[in-house]
This record gives sequence, structure tokens and C-alpha cells, in this order.
Amino acid sequence: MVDNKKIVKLLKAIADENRLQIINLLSCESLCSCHFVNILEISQPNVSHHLKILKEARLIKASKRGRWIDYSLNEENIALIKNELNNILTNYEEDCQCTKINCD
Amino acid sequence: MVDNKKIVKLLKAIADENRLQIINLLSCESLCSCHFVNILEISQPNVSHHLKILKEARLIKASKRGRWIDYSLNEENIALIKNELNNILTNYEEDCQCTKINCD
DNA sequence: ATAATATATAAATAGATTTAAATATATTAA
DNA sequence: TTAATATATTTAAATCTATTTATATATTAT
Repeated sequence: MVDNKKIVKLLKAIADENRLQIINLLSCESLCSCHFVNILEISQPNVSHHLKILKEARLIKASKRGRWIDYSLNEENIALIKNELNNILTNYEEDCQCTKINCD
Repeated sequence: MVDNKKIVKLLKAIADENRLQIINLLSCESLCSCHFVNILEISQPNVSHHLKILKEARLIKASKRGRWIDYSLNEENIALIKNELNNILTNYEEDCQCTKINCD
């Protein structure tokens, strides 16, 4: 049986328009927080909050560059999620918990 | 650019422990609503609510059998969804929206 | 027809998440 | 050292989601 709690946390991390767009934007270049404020047109503390959720889910990583913090995708972990999503959406015999119970 | 709104709705549909377990259970057999009440140990209206969300996301389909309604995975649609999710989490050149903007 | 059962819907509430406003911290520039 | 800038944190408000309770609808069995 899959560890649903952990997967749900990961899924919740990407199940948000702003955070999904952050991931999309980071898929071609690393960016610092200020760019998300401009591009997503949401407040700076809000961006900071979404970045924190993505960081905690280990979907992105941060690296300090002077005054700025560059964010980039955590590719390995994103590959993991991709696998997990595939598993969830794929009929795996070993996960089968058939009840073989009748309704009445 | 990917249609984030639609995808977020899908992700939100699976980003829930009860709904994820419903999908797990349906991966080996179709089941009627009463089974989820027993297995997930949540109220009948609550099960009904979660099934509705999964139906709206077209992840499951319902088929009436007398007094009962059998739920099963919407396999074709799940295959589609899997592709879309893979695209989001994969660095695709054509989706690149590089800003090439400097911080200061 | 009536009772029993499976599921759905509506309304109310509880819980969680998102956002905004204010403030704090850290770094650099003057 | 002081001012400016980038980011984080805290708190409160707003919004969204999940759950419960009560009720409705549909189907079957009696």
C-alpha cells in the first residue's frame, strides 16, 4: 500500500495555480522571488508563502546569491512525484485490495 | 502554455486522502458507494461528496445497477491525465516562458 | 401501496488554505 | 552607520473544502 499521507502532501503542494505556475516558470530558468511577484501579480509575502510550501515539499531548492535567493526545480524529487502520480493512476496488481464483497 | 485551471482542478481532485484511497480501491474492482462507507469509515453523504468530485474530474464513472451505483475508474481519461501531469512536471522547451530578466 | 435500502442533495458547521497587512531580518549601497 | 532592497515571518481576515445532520429521491421487496 502506498503512503497516502506523504503523497497527498506532495499533491497538495502542486494543486494550486500559483504554485503550478512557479513550477512552470522554473522549468526553464532559475528565478528569484521578486520575479514571481511581478509575473504572478501577487503580493511578496504571498509569493514567499507559496515558495515555502514548494520548498517543504522539496519540489524546489533555494540558493542564496547576495541579497537575492535563486529558486530552481529539485529535478530528482520532481521525477519522484512523476513516478508516484503514474503509480496512483496506474492499475498495479500489488496494490490491489479487492474486497470481493457483495452489496447486500 | 498549459491550461493550469483545468489541471489544478484535477490535482485537487486527487490531493485528498479519502479520494486517493477510493482510486486505489477502484484500481482492482468496481465498487458501489456503500463499500466506501464501510472501508473508509466516513459518513455516506461524505462518500457521496468525494465521489462527486472524482466524477466531475472525470476520474471515475458511475453505472447504475438496480438500487446500486457501481463506480469504476475512467481508464481512458486517466491515461490522458497521466500525460498532462507528465508534461507539467517535465521540462518542455515549447512551454518555456523564460524572462531573461535581471533582478536589479 | 408500504417499507426498506442505496444514494444524492441542502444547509449548517468545522477545519484548512490563501491572502493581505504589518513587521522583522539580512544584505548591500551610499 | 544609515538607507534601501530582498525575502521571511506573524497575525488576522477572507475564502474554500470537508464533514455532519437532516431530508429527498429512486429502486426494490413485501
